[in-house]
Amino acid sequence: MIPAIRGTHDILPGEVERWQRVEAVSRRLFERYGYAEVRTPIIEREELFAKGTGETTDIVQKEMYAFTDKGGERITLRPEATPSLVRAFVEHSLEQAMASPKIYLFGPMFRYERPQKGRYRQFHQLDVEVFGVSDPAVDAEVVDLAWALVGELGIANAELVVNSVGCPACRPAFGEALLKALGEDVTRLCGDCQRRAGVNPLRIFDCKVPQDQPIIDGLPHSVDYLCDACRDHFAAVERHLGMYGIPYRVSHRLVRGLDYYTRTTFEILAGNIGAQNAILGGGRYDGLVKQLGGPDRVGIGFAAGIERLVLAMPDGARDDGRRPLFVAAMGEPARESALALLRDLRRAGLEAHMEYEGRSIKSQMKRADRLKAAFALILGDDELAAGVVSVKDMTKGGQARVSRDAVVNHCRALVAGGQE
RNA sequence: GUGGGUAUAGCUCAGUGGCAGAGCGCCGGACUGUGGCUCCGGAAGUCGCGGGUUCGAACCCCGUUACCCACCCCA
Repeated sequence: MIPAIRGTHDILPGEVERWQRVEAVSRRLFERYGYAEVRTPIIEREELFAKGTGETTDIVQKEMYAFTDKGGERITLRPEATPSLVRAFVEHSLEQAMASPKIYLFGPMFRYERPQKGRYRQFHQLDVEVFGVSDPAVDAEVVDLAWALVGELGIANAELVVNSVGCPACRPAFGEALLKALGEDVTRLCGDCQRRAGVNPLRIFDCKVPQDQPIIDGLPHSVDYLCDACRDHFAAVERHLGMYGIPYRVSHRLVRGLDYYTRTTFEILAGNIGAQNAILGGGRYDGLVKQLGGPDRVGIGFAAGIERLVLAMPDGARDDGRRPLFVAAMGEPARESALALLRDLRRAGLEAHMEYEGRSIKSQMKRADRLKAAFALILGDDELAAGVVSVKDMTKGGQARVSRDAVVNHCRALVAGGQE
């Protein structure tokens, strides 16, 4: 056997229905909020993420599936969606081509990480982005959309966390304030935190080591170091969220791992899905479009992990509700006739199955039962001679003979009746 | 990259040195043209892989791989 690649998974019948539900619910919702779908390639230039996601991030430093192709280009499988969507926005001048540049994407992402619950090497995200609107009302609208998505999927125990990480004007001062407040205490933090202090001090807030918490609790908060413009913006976002009645918590410890975030950041956490409990995360990235060579346009969006949404969704009924028809045949002449009937049923828009190998009528009926067939259409020598089909109601047990010419319409009526 | 756990039939698992097992599922029969319930029978295994100890290893030892969980990171 040749097994699947580590950290990748087949999504099989029984589970795929949950994925289809996520897709259907989110597409419907995104379109209600005015978004249009965009599909971008899975491979991109490595440079796009080095510049976009950020050279200092773990994603770029050690998690990308990057390689040199036969033409000598540095290529990578995309580790996240936002830089690709920014690239598409710039490359196709979407701000002029679209009446309103609000786009969404659904697809696989790749990161070379150690797999665990809710974390895979090929995983799937749905991602939305809005370009060119700096008004805080849009921040709140995007958060509202995220919250609505989680709600429509029936995910209970979800928690919305919001923060502001400032902008290039005020964030450096906050970083310095952090390091100054830490002072000598840096040496008493865990090894990871000491490393973070050098690379990205804000990430110290992510630490879960119990011994570090007293020190971290004493550190300054980013919201207290915002410039006037960022402070006003965040206050307006909070006002809108309050107006929408969305329950949220402001956490100064919400610092996201991607370099491009500015001002508003948010996450939705789910309970009971393991340690990887962030099912959705996003924020504003006002400098990214320009950073990637486009016009100076702001942006905001979020990404949700489909695997994690599916984990967090309540267990639906396992029954998919399909009640097909089953054609059973006895003898070679009847089999020929049954094949034609099978095709006619399908042409008429009905789901129909048949046992292709010449098994006993008993095992054919067994198969019909397993398929949860609503009706079995039985064809034997008797039926053939009389020009009829025996139609057995698998639920009630009754059986009636219907003429071959009328049986397709008869079945269509039966199935339509059963769906009421 | 680090740590812990696990690996036996399609699935879930029992078996701790002496014949490879159960439940569910699958196939067939009881019922020769009728499913579900019941009963009977059957098929199905590289006991993850490699080495070692032993008269004898699914079981003990060493190594290795994969999976799961956690750290890290993040959706």
